[in-house]
Amino acid sequence: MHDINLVRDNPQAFDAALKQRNAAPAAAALIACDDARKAAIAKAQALQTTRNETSKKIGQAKGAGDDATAEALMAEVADLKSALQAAEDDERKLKAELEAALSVLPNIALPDVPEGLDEADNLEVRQVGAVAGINNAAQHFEIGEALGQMDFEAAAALSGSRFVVLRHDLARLERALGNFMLDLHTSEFGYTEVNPPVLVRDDAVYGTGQLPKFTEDLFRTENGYWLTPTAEVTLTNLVRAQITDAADLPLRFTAWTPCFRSEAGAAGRDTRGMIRQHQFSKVELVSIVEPDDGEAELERLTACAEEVLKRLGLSYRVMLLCAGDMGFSARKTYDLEVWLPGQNSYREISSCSYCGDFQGRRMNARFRNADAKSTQYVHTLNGSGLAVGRTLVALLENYHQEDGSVLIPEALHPYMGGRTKIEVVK
RNA sequence: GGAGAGGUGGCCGAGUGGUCGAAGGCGCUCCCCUGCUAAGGGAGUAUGCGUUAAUAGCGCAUCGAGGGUUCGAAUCCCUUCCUCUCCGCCA
Repeated sequence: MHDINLVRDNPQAFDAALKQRNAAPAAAALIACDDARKAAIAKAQALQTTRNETSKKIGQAKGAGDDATAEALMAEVADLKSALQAAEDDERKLKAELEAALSVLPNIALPDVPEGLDEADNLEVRQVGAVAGINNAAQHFEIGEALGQMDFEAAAALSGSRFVVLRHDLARLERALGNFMLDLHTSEFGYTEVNPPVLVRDDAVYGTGQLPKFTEDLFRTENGYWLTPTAEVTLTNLVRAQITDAADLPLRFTAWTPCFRSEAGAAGRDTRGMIRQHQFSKVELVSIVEPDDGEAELERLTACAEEVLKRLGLSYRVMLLCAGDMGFSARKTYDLEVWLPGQNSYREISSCSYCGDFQGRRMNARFRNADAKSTQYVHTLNGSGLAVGRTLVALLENYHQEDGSVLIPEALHPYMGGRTKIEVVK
């Protein structure tokens, strides 16, 4: 959510920033709506002043037992009522209109974010690890099915397409990955482990920006809960509608949760395998910081996610997303793309974003500085650390052996009961 | 799921239609007194919005949230969220 005052301060710059995000100009309409709103406020307040003064006098007259004066005053304000009602309705309506208009506008990019339309314009920041050219490399689902531990048919029978059943060591590998990532982030990077709900109300999903614009991407229960598409929703909303003490910042949360996405716009894409599922698990990182610390925190958070890849010995590159390719709430985003030999390409495995006060304003999440009297909106960041399902995919494709087995990277050995490889199950 | 109670300022806690943004206490800040790691006295101590050069002044709103009744609501009505108690059910 944008601050309407910033729009008023510099409408041209605002529209230019929107254009970068592939959004139409909106400043003029927003300002017109805000002008009307302010006029309605002024009108309503003037009427309220009159009403309050008169009511006070009525109270005094009644207290003094002067009923005649009280009656006269009451007659005086009688017709004020409908005018006030109308002015208040007007104000409410215009406020709702303004909020509705603001709530569907994407966040604007930081100055160092490259311009561009889509992923073709993203900028490679760095590449880590060697990219092995493997001839006829197998895809993860071929490997998993050959291992006898990845079952898409069973999942389809239970739930339909875009689900998977893992068994044996692959099931355990998923659990190992979640535990390994949580342990890393909590013990080495200072994140607080959280176990949040995966069913939430409108407010929470609105706070992080998935609502009201992206309902079609979400699953909803019959009684109105939303299934969280990412723990970003719950972890970020932990500070909603609160004033946090500046001394408590930064707050850093991590959680390993299932994530649910309808993938409405992805028909036909990644239909095979575990790359794109309706349900997948992910370890999420969220930071709540003061404004001045936001950009540095993005580097830190990204580094935390990268460390997972490094410890697993996976090759990857870091992409700085162009303005047109970023998510709705982001001001700047790094995508981590892991090398997948089976696909002979890099695939996104983490997305780390700095959102500025965009979510803070939507959530009404503020902090108070010890020396400053007023409050400010907190700045928020989130990133995957990492998407567990896709990490499992990467391990299969990168550690696949000629005999069909899959080596387990050393960092995971303790989590796999000392096992060093996954072999075919008969 | 059934029955009941309740949500007031940083905290505790008064207040059931009229000078209530809200008594009192605690905490905190500043000042005075005291000269010793105490006590006492005084003042102050919410947030948002509008107006504005202004975090000056003035105004409006806010007693969980949103509506409503009324000239006037923390106080009455409706809706909703949350907390607690008892019963039922249950991992």
